Amino acid sequence: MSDLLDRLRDRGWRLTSQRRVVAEVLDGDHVHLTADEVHARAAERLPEISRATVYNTLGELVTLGEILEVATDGRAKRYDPNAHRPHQHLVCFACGTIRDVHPTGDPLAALPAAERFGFTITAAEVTYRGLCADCVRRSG
Amino acid sequence: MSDLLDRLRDRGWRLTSQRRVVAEVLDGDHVHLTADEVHARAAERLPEISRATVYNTLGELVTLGEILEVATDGRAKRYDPNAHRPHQHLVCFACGTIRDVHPTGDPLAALPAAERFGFTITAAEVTYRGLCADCVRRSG
DNA sequence: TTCTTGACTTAGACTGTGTCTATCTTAGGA
DNA sequence: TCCTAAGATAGACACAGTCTAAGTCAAGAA
Repeated sequence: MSDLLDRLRDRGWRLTSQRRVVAEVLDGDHVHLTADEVHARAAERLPEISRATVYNTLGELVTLGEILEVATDGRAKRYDPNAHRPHQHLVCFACGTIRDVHPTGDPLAALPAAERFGFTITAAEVTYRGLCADCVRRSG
Repeated sequence: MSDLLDRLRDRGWRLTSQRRVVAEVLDGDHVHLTADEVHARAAERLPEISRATVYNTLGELVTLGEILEVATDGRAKRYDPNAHRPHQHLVCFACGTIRDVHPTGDPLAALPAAERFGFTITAAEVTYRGLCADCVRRSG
């Protein structure tokens, strides 16, 4: 993840210990943490870090395109460090687990011009929903 | 919309004036109101209706499959009375306008078995995002 | 028609998530 | 090393939604 820190420094990001631990917490490609989870993990290394700083830093990383904001339910947003490879999400109804998935084709192509109502469309997000194997087993 | 009220009565729904006005507010196929907007419109006809009742009633209608809950951003959920015709949503980045759209094909078919990770998948929601014609004009 | 009862409604407290403000601290250039 | 604007902090605030305890009423029974 030092390449993330390098990229940020190259863009003139002032590197503080708080920003460093937030970036480190988001290291790895298969986590989808809430802001509070990021805060809790960051606080293990830097106990005095504040919630506001975590929110600010996450917001900046989203603006810079280094992480994605994912709102799969009405609850807390989740932050996805896998921003450089296009993907969609698969969410378990029961336990809320999120997996990155890679459908074939471009979902945008499925929307005919007549269904675009003059919009300039730039993104198509797909959320697949179901029960994960563990929750199927558990529920019978 | 009296067919909605009929369907609800058939399912043993106790019909109160509060539930009636909430159902009436949701009449029509192209509204996507927040709970607070539903409450405001319901209160025009029944000023003493409480927020809790609106939330309860919306939740019941969702459970019964009569309306859909739509969470297109991290903000308030919206309620979509167009639950009986499958469709997806097109959302304007700038003004938040939501339109129902009908893409071709089944988005579920685009997800290969190898990308399903043992999930029993039952739904695929697609959110198209872009700028509506009005906001394109305004911004540039 | 009136009575009865449990389902429904209410006000308002409470929770979780996120934002804002005023003040203090500090990274990094001079 | 010093300066200063960018960043961090605590805590108040805002919004969306849930919960609780007490009061009300729709609809079946008599």
